[in-house]
Amino acid sequence: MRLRKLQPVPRRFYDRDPKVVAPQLLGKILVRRQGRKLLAGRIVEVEAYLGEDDPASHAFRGATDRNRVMFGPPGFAYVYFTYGMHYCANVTCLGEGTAGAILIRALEPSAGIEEMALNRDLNLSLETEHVRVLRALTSGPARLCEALDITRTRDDGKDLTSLKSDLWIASDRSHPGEIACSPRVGITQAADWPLRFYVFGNPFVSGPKVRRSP
DNA sequence: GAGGAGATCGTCT
DNA sequence: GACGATCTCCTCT
Repeated sequence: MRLRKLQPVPRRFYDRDPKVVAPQLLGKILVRRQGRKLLAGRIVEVEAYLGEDDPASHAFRGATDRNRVMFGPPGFAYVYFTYGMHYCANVTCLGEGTAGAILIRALEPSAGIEEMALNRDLNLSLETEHVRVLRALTSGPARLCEALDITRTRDDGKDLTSLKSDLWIASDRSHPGEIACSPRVGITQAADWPLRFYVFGNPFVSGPKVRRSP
């Protein structure tokens, strides 16, 4: 995969309401530079979190040490640790002082697949298991973080709009496909808000495939 | 294929 | 002290 094809999405793209940005993020490429290798995947599933107006958002009760990045400028990584063992990655939206973020829930791997499998401690070489393992690489917010070796200590607050970062989101001209939306996964507050967006029919999407128009 | 339980610890009350 | 924007493994159908 060539670097010149992986130009970052500009910061102004993220300086809008997360529920507007979220569906437009589908089809873009999340890129990790790992040593001399590029690990990349097409974003096929996201969830919008609306900040202080959203009971399900980490920002609902105001700024803390953990969620500080959400209140900063748009286009930065908000990475948090959850369930005692997993990391999840968001990109911040809206300007300084206004919280908003989009959780990246699933990728379709496109480059550095062997490195991702190593990071996940999965074996892609067994032919009978290949499809199952490939689908398990990045279909889930914690899985994709493990595959791209995204952690809070290394990546929280990282600029996702710069090639100087070793983690960024690149634009892609190809059409993502048909977009569907549904309630968000795994939350108890505002559990019926339709803020999960995904590429309909894509096999790398995690969780329930409920059909609903965006 | 679906559903349930356990793992495990940072964060906030 | 309770809970969580999850994942994996196991059991049951």
